[in-house]
Parts: sequence; C-alpha cells; structure tokens
Amino acid sequence: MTLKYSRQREAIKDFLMTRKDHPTADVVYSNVRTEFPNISLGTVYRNLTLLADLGEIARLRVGDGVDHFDADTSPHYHFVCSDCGNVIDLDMDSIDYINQTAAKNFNGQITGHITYFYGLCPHCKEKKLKALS
Amino acid sequence: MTLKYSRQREAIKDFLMTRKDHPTADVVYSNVRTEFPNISLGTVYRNLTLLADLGEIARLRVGDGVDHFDADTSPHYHFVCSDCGNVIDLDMDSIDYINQTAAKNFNGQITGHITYFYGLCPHCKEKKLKALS
DNA sequence: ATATCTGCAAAATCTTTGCATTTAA
DNA sequence: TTAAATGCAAAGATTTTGCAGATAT
Repeated sequence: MTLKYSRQREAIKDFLMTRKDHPTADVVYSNVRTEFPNISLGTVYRNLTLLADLGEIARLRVGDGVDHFDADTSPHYHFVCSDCGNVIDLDMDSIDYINQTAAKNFNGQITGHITYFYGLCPHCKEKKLKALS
Repeated sequence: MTLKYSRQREAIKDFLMTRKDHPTADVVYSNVRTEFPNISLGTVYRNLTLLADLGEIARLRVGDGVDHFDADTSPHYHFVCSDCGNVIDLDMDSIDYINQTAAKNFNGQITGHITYFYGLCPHCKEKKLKALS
C-alpha cells in the first residue's frame, strides 16, 4: 500500500491550508468541487481520513456530531462558539501539565488530553452587547 | 410543556444510576428492555435528551462518535482508554483555571471547557505489562 | 379532557464501503 | 503492468421525528 499521488488529495489539502476555520468534510467537498466538479464525497472522506492517519492534517471532534479538519497540526487549542458554532484557534500557553493533575490518583497511564473551550466568540459577543445597549 | 411522569423515563434514569461506566443509548436500550420489553429506541433517545436538558443526567462526547450518558452530574473529568474504549471517572483536582489561561489572548467570552484524558486504563495497562514480561 | 408520552417506522445526518473504471508510477 | 485512487451508489451507524394510540394528571 504505497502512496500514490492524486490531484484530488492535493486539492483537498491545499484547500484546508487556505482555511483557518476548521471546515467539515461537506464544506471541503463543496469547495474542492469548484476545481474538480466530478469529485465524490467518498473520495473526500477517504482522503481526509488518509491525511489524518498520515498526520498531515488533524481531525477535530468538538462535540457537534460532525468531524472538523485542520491543516494546522501543531499542538494548539480550540474554541467553539456556543452561538454560531464556529471553531477558532486559541493562542494560549500550554496546559499539558493537567495530565499530571489527572494522573495523581489514577492507576492507568495518561498519555494526553483533549480540551476545547466554549462560550461566545468575539463576533457573537459583540452582537450580544449591542443588542443589550 | 409540563413534565408528566413516565415509568420508562424513570427506568432509564434508574438504570443509569446503577452504572459507573457511562453507557451509550444503545446499552441503555438493551438493559431497560429487560424491564420494558416493548420500549423503543426512540423513547430511550427522547428521554435521554430530555433528562440531559433538565440537567438530571450528563451527555458525554468523548470523540468516539457515540454519545455516552452519566447519571453523575457533579463536575468531574473522564478518562477514555485508547485500547478498550472504556470511559472512567477521574478523581482529580479542579482545573477550571485553564479557562483563564485560554482567555488571556482571546477577545470573546470563555464560559467553560470540555476536557477528557486518554491513555491506558488500569486494566489494559496491566495486560500490556504482562505481555511484555 | 387533554397535553404528554409511547411504540413504530420512516427519515435525517454523517460516514464508510463495494465495485468497476481510471490513473500514477 | 499493476497497485492505488476515483466516482458512483449502496449500505452502515447513530440519532431524530411524524403520527396514531396509550397514559398520566
């Protein structure tokens, strides 16, 4: 199972790299379709899974029942807006030490954690402030 | 929309309270079915959603694509075994202050976070140790 | 009496997969 | 040439929903 080049796969990854908003498979599909009108949703899913397995992209599960994808595989945290659902990168210090906190009274082995924050994104917060004034 | 008593709903909640392993809707269904052989999966889902909305149970999303449910609504963290998939309660100090860490360079409003830890549960860790010795 | 709840089945949503064909190497 | 990738459509898995009948208040 050697990897073989595919223009579709490259287009999928290229598209993801242009976006900072962590699109879903469906969004990837409709966008890549402007370049490859015949691409199928199955191909999009297959390639997203493949790229994620290769570690070239990250699969994000933020609890909305849909997978999001991120071309930025560097360790960072995400924020999910409770109002609009947007997923935003957070520029914050590492909190990896919470693994130690969790390990204190635990007999298993903790190798990592998944964390995302929620609340109001800057845009929705502004909107709410205006509505109240 | 006043709440009306239902034996099915009570059985669902009672079952959840007997379990510490955060069952899925399907597991709830097959267990409650021993008491109510005619209960439908739809009723189970409807009541789990209702109970979660009422805050009487918690809905857990740990990234495996299936919702888990927990009768323990007190704030606590969960561990998901990467090998067996089991979801275990962690007895650990609060890490709520990570909200402040996240808020530092963020213009929106952070109201909370979702965190779960992963690695090897005590049982799978033991098994792996034995296999290597 | 009547609003809520149920069982059933159908549908909705998201994702995976089988297969014949195309394509990269 | 041939293993991998694609498009298409069908199937899987999980969850939601419409509706007619049952049930709690």
